[in-house]
Amino acid sequence: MRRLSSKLFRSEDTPAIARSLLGKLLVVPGPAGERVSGMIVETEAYLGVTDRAAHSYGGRRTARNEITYAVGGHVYVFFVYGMYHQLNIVTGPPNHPHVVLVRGVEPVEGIDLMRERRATVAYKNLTSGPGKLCVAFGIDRSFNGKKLSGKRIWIEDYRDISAADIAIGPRIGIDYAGEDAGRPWRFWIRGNSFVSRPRIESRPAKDENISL
DNA sequence: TGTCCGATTGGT
DNA sequence: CCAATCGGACAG
Repeated sequence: MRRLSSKLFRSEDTPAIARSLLGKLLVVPGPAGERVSGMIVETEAYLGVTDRAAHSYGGRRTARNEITYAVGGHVYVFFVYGMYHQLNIVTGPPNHPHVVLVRGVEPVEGIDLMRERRATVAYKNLTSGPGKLCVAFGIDRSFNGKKLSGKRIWIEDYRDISAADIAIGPRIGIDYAGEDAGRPWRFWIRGNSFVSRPRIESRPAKDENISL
């Protein structure tokens, strides 16, 4: 298994990075050093200071989102709703606070441990959402600021996903973002059951300026 | 220090 | 549809 080149995360084209992460393998070793992994099936791009849905909108820079201003390849983990963590990958050059949110993963290795961590939920619910997958992988705020080139968390090549199998649509849970709420910056593998909300139909990317 | 609210989830 | 649950952002 080969880790992704850290170069990939330094691109300024965050939607393209979000799309390219589909089919890649997220690896977070368990307590005994064993492999715990899953194939990324759903991502969202957050485009920094101009994106009303982003934590860095308008140049906001706080203790919480400080790491998003670092060079691409770092991990940004934040806590919401009093109980859930969210896993993000920082992208772009320094002072370019774009990120990719990992919203869905298909379990590959360490499934027994994921089951323990997620208690009694059905297999299909193990990792089909940004909060769920953080529980299954044991991701909390101690991961904030870690590098994907380190030992606690990384991403490997795994499967190639053809363009025909990729769906694109507006992001989830950001209705407060005004015009930016409708931007097609959510990407998922069509038909995969670990996508958090498969019901939302995809639409052509042609109406928006994203490279695919 | 006080208030408001969230890039969600699971149960009604 | 709605409660859970608490840290972060920001106003005062």
